[in-house]
Amino acid sequence: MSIDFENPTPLYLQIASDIREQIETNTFTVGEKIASQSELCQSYGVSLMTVKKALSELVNEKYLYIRTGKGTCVADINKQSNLIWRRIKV
Amino acid sequence: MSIDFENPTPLYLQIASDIREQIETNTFTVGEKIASQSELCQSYGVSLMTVKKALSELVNEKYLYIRTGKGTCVADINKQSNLIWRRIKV
Amino acid sequence: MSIDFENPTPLYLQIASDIREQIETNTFTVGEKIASQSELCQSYGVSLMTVKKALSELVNEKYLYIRTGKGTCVADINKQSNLIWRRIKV
Amino acid sequence: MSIDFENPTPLYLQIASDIREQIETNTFTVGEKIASQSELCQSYGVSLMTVKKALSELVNEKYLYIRTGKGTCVADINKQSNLIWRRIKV
DNA sequence: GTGGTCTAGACCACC
DNA sequence: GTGGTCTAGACCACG
Repeated sequence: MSIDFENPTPLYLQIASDIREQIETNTFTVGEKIASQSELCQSYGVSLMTVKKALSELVNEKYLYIRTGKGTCVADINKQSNLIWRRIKV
Repeated sequence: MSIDFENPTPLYLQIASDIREQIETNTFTVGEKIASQSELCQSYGVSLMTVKKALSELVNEKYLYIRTGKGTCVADINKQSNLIWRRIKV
Repeated sequence: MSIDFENPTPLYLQIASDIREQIETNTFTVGEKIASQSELCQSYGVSLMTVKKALSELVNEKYLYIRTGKGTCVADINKQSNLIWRRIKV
Repeated sequence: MSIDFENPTPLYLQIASDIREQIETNTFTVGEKIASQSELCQSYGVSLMTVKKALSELVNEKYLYIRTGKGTCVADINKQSNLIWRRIKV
């Protein structure tokens, strides 16, 4: 749960990695709602747009899904064609 | 080359559609450099972030490719696996 | 800057009247930005929806115009120009 | 607020000296935001790279600190706290 | 001078 | 109260 402001890697990618790692190490259960975007702003100390860009990455990678007005939840990676997605994308 | 500010469709999607249409109707040639992001801001009357979001859509759809520091160019749609991309994405 | 919760008149109309009166008595100058919607919620002690309905009234009456992402401004009642950029939806 | 193009001293050092002097003579208050990089380009009549090198000097000397997306501010020389959020790269 | 990242807000749509 | 769109800037990295 930490990012390095002196690291030249964009903050949004650091945040995405941080959350991705938490998901992969099963810190969350599938379907669990993670912190809201404004809470993430505060805990990481960045602006809302930066958080949104980070979450957008993880939604593209199928780690998360967002339901407008309700929150952001952890997806079931095993049930997704995540590998195909990444092969095409990368 | 026009968007409707009263249309509830997000501006960035209207702009993406507008540029996509210009590409599909062969207004541009493959590899041609389109207007810079700041020029697009002015011609559409929106902010930079909105233009970036619109271009990002078209890059994902393989209509455009961006070379940092150089500009944004029209991709060759026929040489891409564009249909596969869209089937998975949609 | 006051509304009466015991008055049977809907709160949103009371708020609209209150703001309209401030405009007509020239408390604001033309083009001046008024308080944000969330600030109005707090100062009137009502919900966001109520504030939006009140502002919607004044936009329809051409007392105010809203620019997405920028704020809500006082219109020039005498010059009914086309300053409404986006239809408000309550 | 003046540099001498005929002086053999590099322009970026002249500009750094000029700004440093303004800070030391308390033309600015601690925490005050100075002119943006593009404004400095115009007022000194030099390129962006030159301004960045000048600011980089002053950041290293702890006269200034830069906050990405916000601006460049005057540091408190007496309190060498850890306010540099991102390493500057020229 | 391009595109890339980031800020600190605003208003909008939905639950 | 959530997430979604948008603004008007800032500085950063690259060519």
